[in-house]
Amino acid sequence: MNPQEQLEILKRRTVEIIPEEDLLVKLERSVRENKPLTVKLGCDPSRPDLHIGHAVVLRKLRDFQDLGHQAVLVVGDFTAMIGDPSERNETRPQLSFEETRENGKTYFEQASAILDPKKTRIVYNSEWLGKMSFSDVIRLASAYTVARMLERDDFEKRYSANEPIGVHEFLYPLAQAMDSVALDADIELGGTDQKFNLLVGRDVQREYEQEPQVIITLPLLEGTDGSRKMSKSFDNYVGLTDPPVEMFGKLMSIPDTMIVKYFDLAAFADKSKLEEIRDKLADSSVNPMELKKEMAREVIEIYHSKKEALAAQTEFERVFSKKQMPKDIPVARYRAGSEIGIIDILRDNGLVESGGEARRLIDQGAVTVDSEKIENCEYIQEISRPVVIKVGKRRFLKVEPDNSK
RNA sequence: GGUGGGGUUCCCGAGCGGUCAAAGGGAACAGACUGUAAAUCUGUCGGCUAAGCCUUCGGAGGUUCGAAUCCUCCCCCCACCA
Repeated sequence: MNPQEQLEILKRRTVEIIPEEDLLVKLERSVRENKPLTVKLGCDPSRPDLHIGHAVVLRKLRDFQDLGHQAVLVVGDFTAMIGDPSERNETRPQLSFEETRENGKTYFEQASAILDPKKTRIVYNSEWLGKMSFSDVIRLASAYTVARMLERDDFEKRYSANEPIGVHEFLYPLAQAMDSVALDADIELGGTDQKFNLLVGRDVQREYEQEPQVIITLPLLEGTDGSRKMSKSFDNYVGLTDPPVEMFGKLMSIPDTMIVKYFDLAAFADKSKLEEIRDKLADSSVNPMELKKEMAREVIEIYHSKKEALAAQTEFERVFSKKQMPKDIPVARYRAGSEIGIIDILRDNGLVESGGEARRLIDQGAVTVDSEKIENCEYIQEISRPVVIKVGKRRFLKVEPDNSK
């Protein structure tokens, strides 16, 4: 494909390409010399759980693969093995060598839902970072100044808010930049929050007399709360490996204002489709719920199948619209004829975290046994026939008598 | 090295001898309503065998009838000065 056409595809769904002219230059040279570009994406092996927010950048990497370029996943095992010496930051646990390989593999498997695994190269940055001597590190560190480091948005914020910044944190962007040097990367991808780190890569490559990489930033997808960026620690994520029914529910819980964005960044709808959705949202006769269901189906189809997407919708409608029982509910067995307090049943089976929570929920009228509301915390359930206990709208448990106990 | 300001419940943040399991906001959960696990409104939001009791306000001691609040030592963070 000619360079200009490639550029058009690559520009889609990006926030910035810096510098765009250089990308065209690189593409032209690639075509002329019949040599694929090296496209780099870093991944954090301490958090191998990918969600649909990660899919945005993976999808862009896939675009490169489809155009014949070389995708490289860089597993940041080096820093993960060192951990964060400050001990305060629990998000960077110290990993063993085996764990980093294991997580790297998991990462790769999950990413394969989007990437072409056969065309993906996977490398570990301890390979070159681990060989650097202290004087190498000093040379690298001298490529940058503190003032420039403080330009990074979060450093700047923390600095002016009198929050601590460890010196080693300044080394992370430099280490990431070193990855680009080691790979002689042509292009590096990342979310908009990575812009600073990606730019450091350009400067450091120049320092090591390489042609600077072009950086491409991609939009961040807000989580299901619609405001904060999707992240496991905010519990607002849709995991790439979540089962279809769970995906459907989570996708339905996004605020209506996020519908178009999810069609774009989660379902990867094309431009004409997005226009259509915008029109429908403006039309008061269209229920946004229906659009959301369509979006949810399309997202699930990417990671599962059309059939499973439809089944997930049916299940969702059964439980939430028609308020019927879900298909699969966990079962707890108790000895036939025994009598168990409701609070014990809820707690024993993990429907609540404490007796106090159970009492509160009962007081709020959130607990039912076979659709009968439980009013009394001292309620005793006689185990004589199967019953279904429900807490709120989403927690179910079937209690059955067990004659063998 | 010196001086000053800080470390509070999941997060942010008030409290500064009893009325404090600790204001307010966020998150979360529940209820109502609805067009949906949207929005909005209301409620709940440390644990217990729930009357009452137990654990919690950086850590360890101490003063006091009584401490998140006062004192001592220690750990950690920030600023300014050097």
